[in-house]
Amino acid sequence: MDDQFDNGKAGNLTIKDVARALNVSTATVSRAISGKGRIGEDTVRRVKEYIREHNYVPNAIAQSLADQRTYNIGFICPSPQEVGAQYFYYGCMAGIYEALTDTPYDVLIIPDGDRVDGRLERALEKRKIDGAIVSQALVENHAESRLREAGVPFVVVGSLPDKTICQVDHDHRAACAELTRRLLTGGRRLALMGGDLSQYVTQDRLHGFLSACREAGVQEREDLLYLGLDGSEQTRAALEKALVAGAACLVCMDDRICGMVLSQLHHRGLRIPQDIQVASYYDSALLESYTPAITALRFDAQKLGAVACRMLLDQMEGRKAEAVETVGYDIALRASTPATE
Amino acid sequence: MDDQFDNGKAGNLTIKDVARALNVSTATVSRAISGKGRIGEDTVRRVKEYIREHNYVPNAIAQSLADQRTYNIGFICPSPQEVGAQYFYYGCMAGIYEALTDTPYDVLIIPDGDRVDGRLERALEKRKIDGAIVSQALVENHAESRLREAGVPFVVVGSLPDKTICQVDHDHRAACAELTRRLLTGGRRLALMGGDLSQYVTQDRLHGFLSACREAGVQEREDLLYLGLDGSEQTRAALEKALVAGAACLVCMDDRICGMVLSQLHHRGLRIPQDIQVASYYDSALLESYTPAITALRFDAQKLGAVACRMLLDQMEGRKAEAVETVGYDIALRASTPATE
DNA sequence: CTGTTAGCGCATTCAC
DNA sequence: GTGAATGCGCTAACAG
Repeated sequence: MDDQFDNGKAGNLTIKDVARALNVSTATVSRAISGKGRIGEDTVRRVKEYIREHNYVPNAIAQSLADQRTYNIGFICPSPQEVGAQYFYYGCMAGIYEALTDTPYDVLIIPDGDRVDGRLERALEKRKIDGAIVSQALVENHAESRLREAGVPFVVVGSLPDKTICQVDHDHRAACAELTRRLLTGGRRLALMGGDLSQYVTQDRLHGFLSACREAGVQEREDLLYLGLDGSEQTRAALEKALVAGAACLVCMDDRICGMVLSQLHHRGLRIPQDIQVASYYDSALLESYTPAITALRFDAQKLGAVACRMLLDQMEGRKAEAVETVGYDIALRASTPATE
Repeated sequence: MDDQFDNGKAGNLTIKDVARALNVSTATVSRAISGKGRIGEDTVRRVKEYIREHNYVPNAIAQSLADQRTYNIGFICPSPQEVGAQYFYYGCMAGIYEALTDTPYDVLIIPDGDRVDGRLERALEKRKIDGAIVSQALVENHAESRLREAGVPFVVVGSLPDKTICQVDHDHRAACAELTRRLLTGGRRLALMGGDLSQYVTQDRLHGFLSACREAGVQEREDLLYLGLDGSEQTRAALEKALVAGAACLVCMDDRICGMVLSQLHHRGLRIPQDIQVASYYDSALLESYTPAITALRFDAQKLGAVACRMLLDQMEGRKAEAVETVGYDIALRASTPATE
């Protein structure tokens, strides 16, 4: 009789069934589970035991309705069609889940880009998320303001000028400056091959590069600075000018640019590092296994995701948290830039 | 007075507010929105107009509770720490979202792997998803049985022996056979460098390879078949034996294996394609931009995701659907395997 | 310490 | 064609 509602399939039990079977009220069961409110130890034991044996699982939707939370956090990422750095975002996700272990939260993917209908807006209106992680710091990004308007806590992976917004990032500026400093030894002439200006990180990298140059007493020259390169034709043209200007080492702002540069160099029959050196401000499997391996800055997407998520959880639970966190980097000096002297 | 509940912030309106303002019942509003049940055209117009102007958005959680659906579908993917093919899964996701356009569904990420606590189980128990897409067909995979037990509709990306399970895949067997056939022209001796045996796809690829060999009257030789290679040491050893056995072309089962093979070849000072040819059963940015570019099979992850998602939607809406779908492939013949004769 | 009673916001029988 | 009542499963305020 007690078991008439226990059909063995998990999830078909309701709190009512449990209450009836135990001859207590649903409120008591609820309290036993949550631990909130005063309740007898013995009752708790009985309830918990029954629950375990009959594997009752509280219905998440009903819980959500009652306490107005979904236990979902949104992962706002660029629409995958529009991007090349899949491993970065996937790595971020890995970090998020690492931080979410033993937590009741799940992750809802929210693509945000031009080709996407207002996914974020919809998720916000329908309150499908309790918090969010924005995985890309764009100069033109409305995600942050939308989230702020909606009153949904969030943290950004990347650096924003507005330091009141919760954010995690590597110190790209310092990292790029440091790598640049090393490349500069021996008075080597550097050319910078730059990428997408719609991302803040590009500006940080540029600043890092320039500060190292200034520090070394190297003057900026227009014919050694190429920004906003888009597509292989622009890259080819920039490369040509850089060579004419006598560049001895090509510094690429990210692995995509670097890939294009490498293919152009090969096309021209230039050997690395004998004829020209190459380095990148962003590593990837491609650069690592290229022959010769390309010197690059190594960042840890997973770490970034994990830290961001922890910050978000702190924020959501009302704990105090730092607004800005920084995660370390590594410089991988490889065959494309042999040490001088 | 009518507007006393409209505070301008989206989402704070309930169906009750709308009903009161319009002097109708909540049931009427509900019907006007859903279109279900009989209702006057004029009423519908009035309600819709009010809703639009005051941007009322039905609360998703309450809807879920009432009709027992979450409007979330689960994307079950390998734990990102454990995998190298991020672009594949990210591409899948892109396809899924493509198929989800103008649909009320969102995607919940569910990592499934050794290091992951039972995310899938939890999501199932708590009924956080209405359906699922399993993005990896493993030999040892319990996701399918869990989903089946839970009665949650799902489709698998990949090929499973059990053809009653809804699945989408490329015809890896035919693709590998076709590429192999081409490589075999001129009586070239092939060695197969194989990967992870825990995935069904590896077996399909093997069958494709073998059938092409048989067709060409080439006998299988143990010293030309290397399966389950794990790590660079095993790869090195296999490569050595293959060279001794006189292999003229190394056929790699996926891009990861291929990457290791390439690096070993470089290490040995062997030139491609002059000294030895190389091809891969799975393409990647790495192989495409390698110098020389590596011949490989091209598959379309996004397409796969989109088709899988459409199949899932059909299933969830009770529409009839094929149990097994196949998506086309391309053969990219590149510099690593110049045409013979 | 525990039971009763209301909601949470919406969908859906039923009557009218 | 529309309204009132009821339920989805759970939590929380209020009694006892």
